[in-house]
Order: sequence, then structure tokens, then C-alpha cells
Amino acid sequence: MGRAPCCDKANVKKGPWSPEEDAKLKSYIEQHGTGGNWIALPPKIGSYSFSYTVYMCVVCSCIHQTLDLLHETGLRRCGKSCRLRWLNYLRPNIKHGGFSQEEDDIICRMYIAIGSRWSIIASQLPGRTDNDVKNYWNTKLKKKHLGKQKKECSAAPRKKMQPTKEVDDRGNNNNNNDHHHLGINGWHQQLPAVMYHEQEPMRRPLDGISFFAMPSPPLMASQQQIYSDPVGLVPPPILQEDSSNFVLSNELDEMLRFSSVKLEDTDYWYGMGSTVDFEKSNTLESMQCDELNPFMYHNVMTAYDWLQ
DNA sequence: AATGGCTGCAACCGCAGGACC
DNA sequence: CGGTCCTGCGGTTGCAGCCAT
Repeated sequence: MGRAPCCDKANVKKGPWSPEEDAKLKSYIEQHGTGGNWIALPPKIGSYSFSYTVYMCVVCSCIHQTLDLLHETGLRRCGKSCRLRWLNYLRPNIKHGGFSQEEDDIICRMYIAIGSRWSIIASQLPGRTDNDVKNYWNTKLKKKHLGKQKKECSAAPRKKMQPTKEVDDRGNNNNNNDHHHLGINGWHQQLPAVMYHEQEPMRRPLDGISFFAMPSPPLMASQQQIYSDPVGLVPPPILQEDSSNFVLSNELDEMLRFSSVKLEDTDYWYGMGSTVDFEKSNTLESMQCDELNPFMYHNVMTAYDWLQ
């Protein structure tokens, strides 16, 4: 049995919102939504998601219950569309316009650390929505950093890889919209399986971790020579070798304990995709040099050898 | 001035996972 | 405990405006 549609699609308007519709929705939410105390409620995970949940409970339900009224006023949008419009455009304190250099840096470093989890990234950027961040990455930052990488790659030629077709997880060929894409997503499929590990899902939200001060994955000097940072995002390593022990901040340790260090995006610049998962047993703090280093080094060297 | 390609962004679609029954 | 529904999220699309020719 299929899922019931979220709304009566035949009677629901789609497409761009008019100023009149915006005004109606805003006024409706101001009257019913902010009139309640959902914003003042303590967050469950982060104020962000909890607010949305409560908002949807109140507003979506109201929209359905008062569909006739809304119909009379001409606002015939489904709850999903209303939510999106509110979250991405109408809610207070939304920032529109250019991103600052600081925001650039945060987006890039978080993308390297956690990938395309736009809502988490956006939660670190007050006034920005996940949609904004996603669009900004896709239209500006990705190209900006790929451009840098291409320069570096041309300086050090390596085995050519063929990004012949973009193929998504469902096997669809996405070439027909490549004006939006850079044609690199399929590269990992040409690599030896050992180099492409499934990305581990995060074990829990990254609450309590400040990404403003988030350290990048540590690399030894020997690795840095090979696995250099072509996009210029990885700051100098924060660890020091101390009698074969790595000295790491508690923050990094905490981060790695519950998630994984994702090297995928730096890898992408070389056409690789790999994830190093430290989640299982040891914290990095307790790892010996020869435990950690070969683990990371293996992927790098395997990839490097293969590319020669 | 016309037109074709490119870009940016708002909005939609569909899936994953959790809540609920 | 399995089925259904709902919500939030990331991926994708459509289109308006800009720019080069």
C-alpha cells in the first residue's frame, strides 16, 4: 500500500511565492505560530530542529484544519511548501546576500569534516539556512576550490582518470544537468575497492563541539608531502610526536570518538573517496604513533601507488 | 538588438529514520 | 514487533537574470 500524499496535489499551488502569499503566511505564523511558546521551549537536540518540529505540529495542523479559510484567502500551499518558505525565506533573522570569508572557512572545514550535512553546517552559521549553504557550496565554493586543485594537479601530473559519466547511487546517469555539476562524483567507482570505504553514519549529533575551532585530521610530515592539501583548507597539524604518542586536544578526541574523520573531499581532488573511521575502540589520544599512522597512511599510499 | 550559454537561487522531490499505533 | 505515517534532510530541477558574442 502506497503512502498517502501529504496534500491534495491537484488543489495545491506550486512554484514561486508571490509577495501576497508571503504576507499571508507570515501573518498567519505570527498570529498562530509565534503567538504560542514554541520558540521559548527548551531544545531537545538543538533549538533549530526542535523549533521546527513544534512549528510543524502547530502550523501544519492549523493549515489543514483551516484549509477553507486559507482557501478563501487564496493561500493554497501544502504544509511542506509553507514550512520551506518560512524556514528559508520568511523567518526572522535570515541573512541574505554574500557570505563572509569567515563563513567560507567554516563551510569548507565542516564539509571536509562531516560532508554534505548542510543542516549541521548551517547551524554553525547564524542566519543561514541549509539551502543557502548548499547552494553556496555548489555554485561558488566547490568551483573555487576545485579550481585551486586543478592548478596544483597540472603542476604535478598524475594518471588521468575518466569522469565519463556521473552515476548516482541509484544508477542514474546525471550527465544531463552537468551545468550544475563538476563531473567528479563518479570517480571513486573506478578505484580499487580497498580505497573506498562506506562512510559510517555519525553516531550522534555533533552537539557540544565547536566547529569554529575544529581541528583538521592530523597528518605526519611524510604524509603531507604526498597527501598535501590542494584546497588549502587543512591547517598545520595540531599534534606533536611525543615519544611515539600523539598529543591531541580533547575536542578532537571527542569528535573522533563519536564520528569519523572524513577525508573524502580532500580525496576528491585526486579522484578518491575514503573514510577513516576511528570510532571503534581507541580514542586518538591513546593511539600509538604506529597504530594511527599506518591506518591513515595506508589509504594515502595505496591511492598514490595506484595513481602512478 | 537578438540569442544562446551560464549562473544563482528558490522550490520541489523523494528517501531515511523516527514516532506512533 | 511490524506496518504506517510524518518530518527533516539532501539532491535535483526550473527559471529568471546576466553576460558574451
